[in-house]
Amino acid sequence: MNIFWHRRDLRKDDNAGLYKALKSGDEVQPIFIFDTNILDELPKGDQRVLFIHQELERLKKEYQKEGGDLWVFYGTPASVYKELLQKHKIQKVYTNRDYEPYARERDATLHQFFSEHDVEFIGAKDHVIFEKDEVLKDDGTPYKVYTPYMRKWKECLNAFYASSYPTRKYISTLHQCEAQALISLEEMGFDSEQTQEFPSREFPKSIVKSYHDTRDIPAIKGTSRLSLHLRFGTISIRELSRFAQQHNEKYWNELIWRDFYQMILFHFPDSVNTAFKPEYDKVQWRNNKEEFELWCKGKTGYPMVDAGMRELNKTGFMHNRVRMVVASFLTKHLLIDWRWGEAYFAEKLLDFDLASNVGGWQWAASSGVDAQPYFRIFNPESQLQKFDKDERYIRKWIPEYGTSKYPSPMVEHKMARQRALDAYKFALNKS
DNA sequence: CTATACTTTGC
DNA sequence: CAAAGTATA
Repeated sequence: MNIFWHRRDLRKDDNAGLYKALKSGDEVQPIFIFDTNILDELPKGDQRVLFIHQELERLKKEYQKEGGDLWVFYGTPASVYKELLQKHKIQKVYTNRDYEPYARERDATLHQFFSEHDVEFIGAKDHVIFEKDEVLKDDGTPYKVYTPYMRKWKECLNAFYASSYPTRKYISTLHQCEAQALISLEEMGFDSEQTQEFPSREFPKSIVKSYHDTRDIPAIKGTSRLSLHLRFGTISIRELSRFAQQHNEKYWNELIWRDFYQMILFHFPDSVNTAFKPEYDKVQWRNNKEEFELWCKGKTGYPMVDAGMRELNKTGFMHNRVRMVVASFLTKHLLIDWRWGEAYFAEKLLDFDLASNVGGWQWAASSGVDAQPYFRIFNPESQLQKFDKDERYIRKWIPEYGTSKYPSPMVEHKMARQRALDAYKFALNKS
């Protein structure tokens, strides 16, 4: 028997690794592991665990319809596989590659363990269109600037890379077995109460078609809201890329940013902890805890910032335009280390994806690949004027806006701007 | 080497 | 309209 291991690819259709496993001809048993190494760090009400649980319920039903089942385990991958190998005769373990540092370390350790037990560990590319070294500069090194990467990406694309894997065709290889009960959230110490809404997995055609016009207005539904599904693989990037290519170039380009940041994380895993441009780690962050608290709670006195943070705290989502505004405010106006903001987003965002989160934060802090220049400091007032002129977005999230209960700005823009410029110039040795 | 192009803007 | 600058070809 062979295993297919679902991780961040919680779907059966158009799943590269699953296709590879089923096609090989030997019986395939799909599994998922609730990894305690990850779960132990999460708060008990974490809605992402709830989301995964819901999706596993659905996935189990889909496999059961085919006469099989998804086996779901709870523990460390090492201990789960140790037991699995004792109970069953397993020749191969298939999975889809994950480019995050923790995942790579975990997989490397397992690879070692498997080879000691004569088990083959076989990876597939599923999470992105192009991975690792598939889109490189002519000199063979990875791109660090988006636009030329994007052009090359499009040049490299052909029908094969964009087409779906027909898993249905080989579904008869699925291991037939009795259905097992799914471990409950309570058994794992998590709440089963849903407090946040999960966006639909349907591709919103009309939104994507007008994406270039509406994507920057946080008050309207101008973005696809598919990030959560891309994160957990409940939709296929190949299917979405074809859809995007057909309907909206700007939207398609955003998907290519996603590939870009995944590729950067793969080549530069240290960028999770250190500035991509090392000299930016010399910036003397003020790191004032009280100010950080105000930012977290959405009480900075800058409505665009506060509305964003409150939307995040309440819903686990923030509009991308506003993500840039709050990130710029934290790093530049408050001179608080981008890692603090990155960690807060990691905790709160339903769609949190390490590669994009680190990429976005380093972009805002000007320390990243293809980042905004350090002297570009978003003016939260002009951002409001430009993108929420009628105050629909800020009034939605700040009920006390306009009353005496709403705080006045915690820092004065002009002073904070100059302070940031000085700090960055000093760090970068500019006069 | 040098021309060229450059997500998300500020003032 | 700049460019406090830089990666790319």
